Amino acid sequence: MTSASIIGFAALKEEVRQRIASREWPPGSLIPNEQEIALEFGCSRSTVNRALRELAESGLLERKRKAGTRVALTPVRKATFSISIIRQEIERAGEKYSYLLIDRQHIKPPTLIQKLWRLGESDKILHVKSLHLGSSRPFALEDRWINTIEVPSALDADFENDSANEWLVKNAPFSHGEISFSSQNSTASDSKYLDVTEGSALLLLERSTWSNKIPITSVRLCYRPGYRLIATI
Amino acid sequence: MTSASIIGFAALKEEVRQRIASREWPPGSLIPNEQEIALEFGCSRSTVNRALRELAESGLLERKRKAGTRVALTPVRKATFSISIIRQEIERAGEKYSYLLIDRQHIKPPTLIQKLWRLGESDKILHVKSLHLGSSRPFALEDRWINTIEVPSALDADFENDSANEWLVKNAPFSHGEISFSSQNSTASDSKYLDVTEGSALLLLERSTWSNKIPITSVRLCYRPGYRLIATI
DNA sequence: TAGTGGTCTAGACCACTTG
DNA sequence: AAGTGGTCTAGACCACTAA
Repeated sequence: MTSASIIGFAALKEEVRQRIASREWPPGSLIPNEQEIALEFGCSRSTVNRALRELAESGLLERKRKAGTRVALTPVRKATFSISIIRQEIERAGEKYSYLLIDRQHIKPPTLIQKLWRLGESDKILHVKSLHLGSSRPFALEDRWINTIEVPSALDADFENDSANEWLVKNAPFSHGEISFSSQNSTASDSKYLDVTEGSALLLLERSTWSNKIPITSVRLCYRPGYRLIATI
Repeated sequence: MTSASIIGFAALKEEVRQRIASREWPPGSLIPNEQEIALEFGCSRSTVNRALRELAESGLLERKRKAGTRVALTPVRKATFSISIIRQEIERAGEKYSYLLIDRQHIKPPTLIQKLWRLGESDKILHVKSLHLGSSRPFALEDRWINTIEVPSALDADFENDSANEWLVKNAPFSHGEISFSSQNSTASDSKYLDVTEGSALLLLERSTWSNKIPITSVRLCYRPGYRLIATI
């Protein structure tokens, strides 16, 4: 056993990752229990627990009480990526952010949203359409519904200068959300705003967010061709 | 102060999320320190630490020693999604998985990969092209390079029955990776295999993985139109 | 029923950062 | 210099589950 005597949970995670990568602990195998690992590395069980727990959360290990800890046989790995305000994303890329409000209406939503959000049949909510630009080039087209039944103060915002994206982040923090990625050929309307050929492949991001189970907003973002979203494993 | 007296780290996380959502702790504000929260909820500082640490990891809080813990002003939220073997993904959707090997060659890679992986100029590696199908309908087109300098045993696999995807998961576990999403119009070749109109918008997923800083494989997956990848916040 | 991980505690020391 | 979070420890009890 090669084992450092002084070790923290982070170093231990790295060591476990290496043992798995080197196949010293091959996929599907049972690894020593927390107590034994703690003994080997001269640290406490809490430290081992944190290291193994985090590796399990990322999908590399599978843990069961009594059965012990196994290297995942067919790992369902988890990848994470950051969602920031679009302005920040553009500015981080070193470009100048600008923003254009295309449309803002207080109207009845499509049936899908009406049912999903359990709105009354005559309830009107806010629909906002806008364009985000980086160095004056179209970056992403935003189409958003805001649940003004739950966030009535959004009706007071005109979204002329600050995007709905930004307003919501600051005024209606959400607790949970769901994002879906897909792709779609650019429609005539998309093409006009994004300044691309009709039919271009666009990356489509649809996001719904809730605050304590109350729906807040649902947004559809069409990114300009060439945009890449990066995630790490 | 409304506070439960018996509480675990998970309940505490939920409580903090609610206080943020309800704007009792608005964006940018300083929240009480760990000791104070522990006192309020009648638990130990360790428990508070775990709750707040995890919320900070997910981007909702910002923590600094001495400065304390703040509700993120412009939260850079983190979303996570699972990456499983394509076979599993198809089977979970209740479809029958099948697989077609299109091409397998031991050749010199493109310059980009040669440099990125620091290969010799005459090094040959493995290139595998294949199609994943769900209930006999094309699901995703896979184009993969495998670093056989580091994983020579891949040369012994013929990938006729088991996909390279699956073989690698079981034989060359990776420790880190990067994924990028983009979209692309279907080429003539893509269209042939995926059975779609040329020019259709395809979701493109490119993934590179490493095992202890050693590049293992780089894959480009083109999903059939209509495919959605879901992530949660 | 016994073994394993999951959580919690009380306390400690340290690292970092702001004033 | 002092206050805060970051980590670690030794120990405890509990929850789950395979045998």
